[in-house]
Amino acid sequence: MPPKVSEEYRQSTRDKILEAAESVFQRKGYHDTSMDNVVAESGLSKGAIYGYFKSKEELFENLKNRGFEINLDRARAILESNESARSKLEKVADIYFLSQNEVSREACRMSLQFSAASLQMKPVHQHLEERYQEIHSLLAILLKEGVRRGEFRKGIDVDSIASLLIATVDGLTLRWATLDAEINWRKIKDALTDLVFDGVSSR
Amino acid sequence: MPPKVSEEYRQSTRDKILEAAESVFQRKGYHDTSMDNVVAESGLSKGAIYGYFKSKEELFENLKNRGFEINLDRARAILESNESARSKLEKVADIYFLSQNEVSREACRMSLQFSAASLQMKPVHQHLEERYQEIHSLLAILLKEGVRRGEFRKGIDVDSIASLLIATVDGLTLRWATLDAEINWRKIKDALTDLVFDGVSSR
Amino acid sequence: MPPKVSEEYRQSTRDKILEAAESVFQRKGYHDTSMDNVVAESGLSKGAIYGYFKSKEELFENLKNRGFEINLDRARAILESNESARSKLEKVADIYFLSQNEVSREACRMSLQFSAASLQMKPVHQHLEERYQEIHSLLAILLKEGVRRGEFRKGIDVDSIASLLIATVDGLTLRWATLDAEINWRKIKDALTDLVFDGVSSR
Amino acid sequence: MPPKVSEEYRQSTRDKILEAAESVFQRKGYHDTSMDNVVAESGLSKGAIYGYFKSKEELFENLKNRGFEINLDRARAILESNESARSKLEKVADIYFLSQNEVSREACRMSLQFSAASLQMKPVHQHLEERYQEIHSLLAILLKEGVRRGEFRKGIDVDSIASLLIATVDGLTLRWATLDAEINWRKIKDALTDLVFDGVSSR
DNA sequence: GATGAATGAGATTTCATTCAT
DNA sequence: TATGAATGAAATCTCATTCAT
Repeated sequence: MPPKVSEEYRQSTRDKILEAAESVFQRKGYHDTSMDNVVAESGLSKGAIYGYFKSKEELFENLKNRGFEINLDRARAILESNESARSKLEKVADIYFLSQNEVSREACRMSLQFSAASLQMKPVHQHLEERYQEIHSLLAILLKEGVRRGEFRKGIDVDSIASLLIATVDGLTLRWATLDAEINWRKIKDALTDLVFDGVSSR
Repeated sequence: MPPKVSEEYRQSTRDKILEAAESVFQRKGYHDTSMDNVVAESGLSKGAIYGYFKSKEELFENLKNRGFEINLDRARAILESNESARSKLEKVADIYFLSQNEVSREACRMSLQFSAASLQMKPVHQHLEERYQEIHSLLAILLKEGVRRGEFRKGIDVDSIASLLIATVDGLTLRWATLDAEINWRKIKDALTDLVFDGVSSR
Repeated sequence: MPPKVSEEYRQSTRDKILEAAESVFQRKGYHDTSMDNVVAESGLSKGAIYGYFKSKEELFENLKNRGFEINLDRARAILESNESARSKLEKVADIYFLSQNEVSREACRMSLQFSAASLQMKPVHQHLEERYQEIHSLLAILLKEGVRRGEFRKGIDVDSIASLLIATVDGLTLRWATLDAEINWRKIKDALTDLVFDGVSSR
Repeated sequence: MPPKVSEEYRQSTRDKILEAAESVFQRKGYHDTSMDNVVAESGLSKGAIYGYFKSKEELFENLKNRGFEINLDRARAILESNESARSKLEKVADIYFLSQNEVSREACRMSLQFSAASLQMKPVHQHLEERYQEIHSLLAILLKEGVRRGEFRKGIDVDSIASLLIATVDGLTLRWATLDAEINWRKIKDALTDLVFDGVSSR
């Protein structure tokens, strides 16, 4: 007879561990973080943590990639709305750049951790791959719609542009994670939409 | 077997170590590579390697970031040439995307290693920072020149666009390093130049 | 097997390690003793030992210098007693030479280890220095008292004699530690007191 | 046909190595000195050094114990002279304390190195043992002579006193080697002779 | 002989994981 | 179930010694 409250309690302990882990992994990186660090940060015991996650790797895999993780549900909602393709694209950009907690450097560091880890950790790799495909197809649909509606030029390479847009965001994440400079997200978003819609060429 | 021409010989041994190290670091990542791995790959002894590099970290720092490391000298030469800004920008893009060994996945993995390591290793961080600044200023100069000549629109945010272009390339590197897909560099380069010059909007 | 009374248990494990360490350090010396030796002697694991002492050096520093370590408390008690200076001095000598475990060769070896190590290890050096000062001042007080009471000659150089007495004991320790001969501590103590009180000269 | 000058040359090279070795061993201790250190200090090559001494240990064993190493020849000469026992004893003490280069701290450090090493290195042990016996018998002879002549008291324990005198000098060496204080050798020698001849007791 | 690059056994230390209590 | 002491494989690095040139 498993206790009633147990489930709820387990969930909250699990969350506590994940939060602690995320915090140290961000600060010190996956490899330079020891389970003792996680223990210290969480305030729990070693045995407790191993009761929830059977290895350091599994603990890591269960962290959320909050880096530039777009809220896909919101993005899909926008896609299905009744606006111009341009407006939709801008709104999706808004979600990326400005929503959530305004993109913390720590979250971006976590993204970088995931990318680096993905080379050795299958499940992380797969998660990244799936994420990528979803966002790519979403953007491709949006771009195609714009072309069909006559908002966007006929000649554009929709798939490549989707790839490029994702790459740009990933690159900004990387920069924000690793380098010293501050990023003015609003300004960079404006520059990006301006560039994407109209290019640099004078007519 | 110490040879007559000491200096030359040492350099070649040093290079052998660096090559071996690069190869394993790319394959397994910095942390999952042990010095024994480097020893095995290089065919030398542990002592020999420590005779050239006083720690695993120092060995790593001495590897070249060949990822998307633009050949800055060639880029500067283009900048000083007598062509249109558009043509110059395209040529710089060519250097990035198509030159060298056509951008190997391994080289991109190394770039990712450097980015991840930069969070904990000062000298790597600094190297990245410097690289970034150089490329950024180079691109900014090129864009400004285009605006002055009337080739590019007056309203563009030169600094932000330079940042975005770098981010795009970094993001492609990251994707190439981590994910499964192949990248058609020529196609993606064409899509990028098309996008950058003319945007997606129909007139 | 962590027990209920954690503190007590930890202390006993700690002591077990210290005993094992002392035993091998005495036998083989600090440098010729490897942590594996300590591991083997203690019956514990490597990790366990490092859980108690964070380095070989720290482990060494925590060993007690039982060599000729006078029991200062007992010596002070004697100093405050109500006897002749001569009697006090003899009793202090008794503590040195005859008390404790009758001065084991091993303990003297440990003393030598400490002296040798003190050249490179600050904390050991400092411990030695402090010990020396305490004993020196104790002896100087005793000698001065003897002079004041008229038991000892007025002309004696109290500080130098204190230094000489300590040196004699240290030298005996050294000899006992390094050379083959047995030492008859009672005989040597008698000779020392005889010498110190009356000198060799015939009247 | 071995070259003529060779022998002389070999000797001077050998001396250069020994000097260099002594210098670093004094500074850093036997164990913390690497052969590379000796190489650097001597200005010779590794191969050269191994050409003269077949191991680090052998090199060490060939160093001279200049610590408090009495000049036995001079001591013996004094013994055979035609003076009072007291005068002879004082002169022997002079040799110990005041001759040579006034007893350098470095030489005493070397003595300590030898004592510590003697626990593990047979030849060093044996050398120390022999030295000890020689000095001991020399002092015993001197003391006995004093007794026979009526200069010294009949009841004294000659052997023990010889041991004590050596111990005192060894202890001073140890102290000078390890601790911070300066030693006024003349003063300490005066105190020692005063103590030894007349003791502390007032009549 | 002289050189110093190379060797490789062995030292110290770390840390993910287990398991007796 | 929770604890945290204990484990021990594996990592990094050192350094006395050798030996091809």
